[in-house]
Amino acid sequence: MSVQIDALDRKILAALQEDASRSLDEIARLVGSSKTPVWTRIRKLREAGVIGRQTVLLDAEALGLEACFFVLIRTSEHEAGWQKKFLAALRARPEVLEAHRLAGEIDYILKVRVRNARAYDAFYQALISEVRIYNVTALLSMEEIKATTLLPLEQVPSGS
Amino acid sequence: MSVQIDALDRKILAALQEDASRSLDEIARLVGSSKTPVWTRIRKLREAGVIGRQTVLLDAEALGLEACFFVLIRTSEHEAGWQKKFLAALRARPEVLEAHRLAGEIDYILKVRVRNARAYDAFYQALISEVRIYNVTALLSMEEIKATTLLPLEQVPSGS
DNA sequence: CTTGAAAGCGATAACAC
DNA sequence: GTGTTATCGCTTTCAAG
Repeated sequence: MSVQIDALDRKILAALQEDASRSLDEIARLVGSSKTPVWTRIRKLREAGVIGRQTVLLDAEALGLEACFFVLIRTSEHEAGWQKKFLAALRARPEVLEAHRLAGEIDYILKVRVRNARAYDAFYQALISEVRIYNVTALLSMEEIKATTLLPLEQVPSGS
Repeated sequence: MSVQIDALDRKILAALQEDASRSLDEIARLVGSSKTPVWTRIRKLREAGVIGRQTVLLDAEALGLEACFFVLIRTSEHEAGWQKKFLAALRARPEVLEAHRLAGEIDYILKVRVRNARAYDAFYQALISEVRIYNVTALLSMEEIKATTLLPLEQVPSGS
């Protein structure tokens, strides 16, 4: 089960995910509280794992990682050994930014960031040489309309 | 292309995206330099937009946002007016974490985070009542195998 | 590039409400 | 539990060697 999150926690989380460089004082002011209680709550949320990694979002395009693919994968193999190997391969490859196991006829979806189409092909060839895959469809992104890490906290149920 | 990124910049970016709460001193030590040059470079990278938002990653499951859908969208409409309205609708909805316009027969892909299947349906109904959509396939994630915001900086070209 | 220094902040404790 | 105040040492930021 989750953790008890009340309205104040939610405000703190919202302030933090919007800008994690804010000082304790600023967050306290924003949420209408003061330093100590805010600090205690942040510590608890961190310990509970609700607050995870603190990071900086980089501009992939500016860094020359100009191609983004969504990869739909079907497999005929469903034994534990194959799956374990497949997951390990995905986790080991840094160009795989997301990987999900799906319900339905498509088994997996990946999001892959690379320099260009050639780099994607190199990734693809390497992957299929490591594990057997039945069917792959690559969807090339033409335009990133939206990309956010901000969770919709308004929709989070309040802990009793 | 945008900015000159050298090996030192890349190390700094790697250190920062891995843990943005690190102090300047620590980063300087990690990358084998000292405070001021590191600080100057970070400032420039920020101004150039290479370094963007500083944030904290929250655990969606722990917050009760337990369902994640990838939504494949086909449309028959391609005029500017329709597209503008569609993009505005996506940007306005906080449960849409990602949206891409694609090449190929599928026109758009969305990543949507909600509490449960019912909340997804509410989102879906609201969306199709706002803009006309030809065909929608929702892929439900059963397991998040990997989800990272860390870009593969090893693969970033130097200079240029 | 390095030193250094002023201002600010994080992390906690003591105490009152 | 929350708010106030005060503390110490570290950090950011920037000027000048």
